[in-house]
Amino acid sequence: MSNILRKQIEQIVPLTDEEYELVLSHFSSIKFKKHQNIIREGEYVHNEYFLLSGLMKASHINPEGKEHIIQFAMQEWWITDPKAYHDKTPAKLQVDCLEDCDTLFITLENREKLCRELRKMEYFFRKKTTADLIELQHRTLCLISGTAKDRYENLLTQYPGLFQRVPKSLIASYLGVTRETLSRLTGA
Amino acid sequence: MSNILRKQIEQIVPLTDEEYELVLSHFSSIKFKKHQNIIREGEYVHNEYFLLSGLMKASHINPEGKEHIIQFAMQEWWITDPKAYHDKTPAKLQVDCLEDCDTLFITLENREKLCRELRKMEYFFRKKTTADLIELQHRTLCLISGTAKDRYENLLTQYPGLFQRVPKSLIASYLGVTRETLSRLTGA
DNA sequence: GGCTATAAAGGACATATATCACGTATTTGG
DNA sequence: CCAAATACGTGATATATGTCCTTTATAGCC
Repeated sequence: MSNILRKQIEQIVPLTDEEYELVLSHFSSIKFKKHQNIIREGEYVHNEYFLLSGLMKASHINPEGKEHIIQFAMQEWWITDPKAYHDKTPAKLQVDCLEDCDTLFITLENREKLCRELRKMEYFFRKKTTADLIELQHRTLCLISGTAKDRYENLLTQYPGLFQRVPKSLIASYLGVTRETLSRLTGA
Repeated sequence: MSNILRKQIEQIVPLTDEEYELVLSHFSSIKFKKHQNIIREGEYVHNEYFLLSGLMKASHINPEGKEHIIQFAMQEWWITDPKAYHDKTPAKLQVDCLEDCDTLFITLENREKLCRELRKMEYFFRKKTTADLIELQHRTLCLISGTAKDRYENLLTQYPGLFQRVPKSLIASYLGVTRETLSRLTGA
């Protein structure tokens, strides 16, 4: 059952069964294994993924080889390299599975086609992107204004489940601090 | 002439004269003076502003009274407290003029009405928001991965004009460092 | 079941950045 | 044009965080 997607869309706009069928016909489904790489730096990005289950991360590896996590995605979340996907440029991010994942994915072409064919979906994507922007702006504010501890507590309240599922080193990478610093924050 | 707005829209979608008239009819215009406050923390936010000229900042004042700048806006840019505007919640940010400003503004109601009446504008706002999200994600990456100097140089290349127009203390606030630290970065 | 890779904690030290203080230039507003 | 406010740089510290290293625990794999 991929009703998770329908549920998310209907939080923004109601759909008839026929409309939802049309939506679904623009997606394909694919499963991935833990540790599997989905998007590789330098390659073109054809799909955006909607997670039915599992956990992924999107990250950037800097020239010194250090990984910085831009985003986690769990059930109901979307993930891709947005710049590469929307602008058709080579990926600067990579996306990997932290657990076995069950996903739906949509190409940019199908996404645009769906928006043209079903206005409700253009509305949905507009609203969803706006909500994403607002949330990312909040994270930006935490990054420029808060101490590492603030950011940790912010993440803790926003995604409490995450801490049981991913190693602390990845949490640290998301917060923009080292593993050791995070370890001292949580202990003290 | 407020053709700046038309030019921005037409970078994404072409408009007929009649369509542009319809767009403009949903906006009003207003001028502000330097130092004038546009959005105050705690109050409701009715408008999003499009700058025809001038310079504004959107910032957050934390409990200790320190200001952190989320966004600058110059000609062709849009500015508001997005969360407060879209969710109709009290503002957590404030917006102020750093120079005399000439603006067009649109209420949320008119924005939604315009999207319903003119599909091209729903398309425009969807694309614009996506582009904003991509850019903010890039800034986020700089914040978690880069040193203060990296962020400074990034801002310098992205908005070279800014440095002649705003005091260094505000640049520092945008970068998430103190005035003194920025001063040492640029000197050394 | 045992081996290996990964995860986590913490000590010792290095570095980046913040804080506080001061002097001087520059801008602003009447 | 003058007085006051603001902007800018810089020194002396304090603090937060990074880096490197060792130890122990845990999880995954053949």
